[in-house]
Amino acid sequence: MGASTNKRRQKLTTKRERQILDAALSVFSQKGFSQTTTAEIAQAAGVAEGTIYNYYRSKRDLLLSLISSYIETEHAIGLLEHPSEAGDRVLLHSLIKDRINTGFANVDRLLLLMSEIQRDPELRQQYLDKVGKPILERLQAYLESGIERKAFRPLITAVTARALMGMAIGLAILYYMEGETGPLRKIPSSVTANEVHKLFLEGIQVKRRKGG
Amino acid sequence: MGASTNKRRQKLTTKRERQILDAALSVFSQKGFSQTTTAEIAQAAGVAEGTIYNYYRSKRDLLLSLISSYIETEHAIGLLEHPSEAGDRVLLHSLIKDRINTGFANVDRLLLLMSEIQRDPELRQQYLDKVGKPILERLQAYLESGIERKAFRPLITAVTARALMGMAIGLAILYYMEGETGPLRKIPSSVTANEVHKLFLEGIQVKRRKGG
Amino acid sequence: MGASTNKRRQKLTTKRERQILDAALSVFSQKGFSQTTTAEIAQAAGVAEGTIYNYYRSKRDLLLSLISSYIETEHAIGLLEHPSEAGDRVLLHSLIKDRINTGFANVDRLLLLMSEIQRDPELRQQYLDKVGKPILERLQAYLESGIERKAFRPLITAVTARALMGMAIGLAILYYMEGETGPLRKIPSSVTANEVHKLFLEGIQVKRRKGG
Amino acid sequence: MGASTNKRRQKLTTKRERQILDAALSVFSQKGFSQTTTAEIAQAAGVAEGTIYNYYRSKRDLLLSLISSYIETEHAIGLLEHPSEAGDRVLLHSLIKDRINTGFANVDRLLLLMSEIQRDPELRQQYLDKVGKPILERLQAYLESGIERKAFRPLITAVTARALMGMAIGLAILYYMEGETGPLRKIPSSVTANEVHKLFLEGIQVKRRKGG
DNA sequence: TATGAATGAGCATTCATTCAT
DNA sequence: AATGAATGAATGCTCATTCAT
Repeated sequence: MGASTNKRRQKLTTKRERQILDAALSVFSQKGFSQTTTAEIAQAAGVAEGTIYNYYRSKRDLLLSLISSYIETEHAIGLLEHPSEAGDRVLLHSLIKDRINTGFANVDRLLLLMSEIQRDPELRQQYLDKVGKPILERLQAYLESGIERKAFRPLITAVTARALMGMAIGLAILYYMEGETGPLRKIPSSVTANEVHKLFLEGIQVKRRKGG
Repeated sequence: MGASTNKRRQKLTTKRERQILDAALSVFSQKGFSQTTTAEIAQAAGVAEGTIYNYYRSKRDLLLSLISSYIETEHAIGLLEHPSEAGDRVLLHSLIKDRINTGFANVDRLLLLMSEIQRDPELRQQYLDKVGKPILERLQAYLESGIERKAFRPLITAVTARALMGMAIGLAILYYMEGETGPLRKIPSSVTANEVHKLFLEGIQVKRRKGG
Repeated sequence: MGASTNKRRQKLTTKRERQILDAALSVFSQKGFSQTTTAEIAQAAGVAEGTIYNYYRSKRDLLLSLISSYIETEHAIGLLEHPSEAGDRVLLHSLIKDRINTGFANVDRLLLLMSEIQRDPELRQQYLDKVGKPILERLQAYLESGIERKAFRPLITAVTARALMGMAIGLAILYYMEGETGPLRKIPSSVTANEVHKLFLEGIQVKRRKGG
Repeated sequence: MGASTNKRRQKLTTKRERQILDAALSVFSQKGFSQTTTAEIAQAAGVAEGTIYNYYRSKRDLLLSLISSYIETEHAIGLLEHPSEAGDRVLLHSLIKDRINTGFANVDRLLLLMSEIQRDPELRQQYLDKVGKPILERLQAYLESGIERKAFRPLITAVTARALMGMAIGLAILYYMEGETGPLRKIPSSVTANEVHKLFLEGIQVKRRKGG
């Protein structure tokens, strides 16, 4: 058995793995973790039920793999790590756009995560360490530097950073909750991002000249 | 059997009902709906398993009662219905404070709701009709009147209203996720509400005089 | 407390007993023994569930009382005990009429009995001793005397007696099975009895004179 | 996985199916449907409880399969469909023999059917359509043609047909009720069939020449 | 490696019976 | 005597996991 055979096998194995993972995501998202049966996953993946267990130790293991692979934050973190590249407005705009798009596109996984987080503290910690903290810390740092530069007014960065991230999370949830006919589906997400960006920068109030 | 006996019985059953509901909330919040067994609920309530079924038709019925009782929106809606009573700043401040306090206090139920919403479209619709729509519609109307009065700058009210509500939801989720040591637990919620209020009104940006 | 009070009480108690027994018969007949709940019996009887247990030790006890009280064979046995009173034709006709009428009117109880007989050998024996044997033995004796008198042709009385009784039982079952629109409901039961009587006496074949 | 593997599997599953069905019949017959637990069926079949559900959707499904398989009427119907093949005496004799043998051999299933028929109208209709009606209609038609041919005397065929079928049912029930020591067990069933046949054709009465 | 039949622990729900009032 | 809330054992059915082929 030559090296090429091994490689092909490896490839095949990897393919199967993805096949099962994708199927699992699909059904978990639709029905939730506990409501999904391994039989359903197998059918969606087009494999036998037993085959799943050649790749994943348990149904739960499948979920953990899924959630790990979901954690897609590189873009957001990249933006925050290199704030100098662009002006504040551009940076913030990119960040908001990224979070809103990611949120809308992955709301199924977000809800799935939230369901499971309650019954699994380990999962919560894992998610917090890998996603929550990195983004929040960087965002806070960015806000602080903005305050120092007098670009932003003095504010409690811990709250503001969470308000922004929370807004993205909450918008995604409303996006999901209001269903196919909700306003957030009709309005292009770029428009939503623009609006949120402006809101975050300027607030809703009409500005009055101090001297007015 | 006198009337007093009836009354005593009535009282007793009402007490039992609460006892079971409270126990259910407690265990559902800790372990999630599907992971909770009726045996656990019974034990937590200090009654026999069968007793639960004298008060609630099914485990799911228990969940629905729970979520219905969570839906505490009267204050928020009351505020929005009578906007004239106070200036915009006061009104908005009260609303934000109410939503943040409610969210923080009931984040367990919020997460529970979200878990079950995925596998139960009926539940989603119910929540939307009873909570989501009433508040969002009133909030949009309020924003629109503010724009007409030139108090608020022109904005897409559908997005802004959802951004504000989403912020409350997302903040509650972060409040939960970051656990006992998270910043949102250390900062008094009134301070958080103030900060969010200011953010929402004025944004983060330092205002520059147009003529400056 | 005088004797009259006791009597009234006794009467009341007896009345309650019947009330419950009748209700039990009604629901057992409709749904079968195991499918009937004590709650249903209580409701049908217009008493509380607990009250049943003041009169009957258990649900099963209720069934036994019921079946005992069902056993109504006096008329049939009386007929067979005094065969001399009437000619053979009249006697047989009365017997068949009685069995068919009783069977049609009590088919619910008959089926109930059969259901429970399977799982309760004691019940089977009881029914056999109280109903089956007395009638069959007398019927056989009657047939034998008829054979001796040359009124009936020689026949295996054990089989013939069972064929006749079986016919009554089987007709009642078909009466039930074919429901409201079955032919046995449309034809008056006296006509059915006449027909069966004639069949039993003469058979279906056209008689040919031996000398023909 | 070769074709031979599939075949072997197929064979195995068919065997299992029968295994479970036989076990179910055995315990249902002994204890009645509702009194039988799936655990008991599993134990009697020598499989795990869950295995039952790989072959039958529910306990009730098991019952229906059982009763369907009981419905063995092809022979009886075949006889009635081709009445010309033999003389009336031979045909009737075969029919009676078939019904009596089938009844005696399957009395367990017959009683089971009757128990469940009360609480399951669908079952009643199913049995009526598949067994009751086909046989009764054909039997009536046969009797009518016999009357036309002057082979049988004029009679109400609806009643006579039911009397004959009822006799078979009732005899089976008495066969069961009287237990191991009853006369119907001692007399060979062919003798019983002969006797019933003769009874049905000629009645019990001694024929007297009209001119006598 | 893939399969899918077999497994059996686990669970929601029912219901006969008890007993305090 | 009557009540009906409380009880908890009993049961049909599900489903993650195993393992022989």
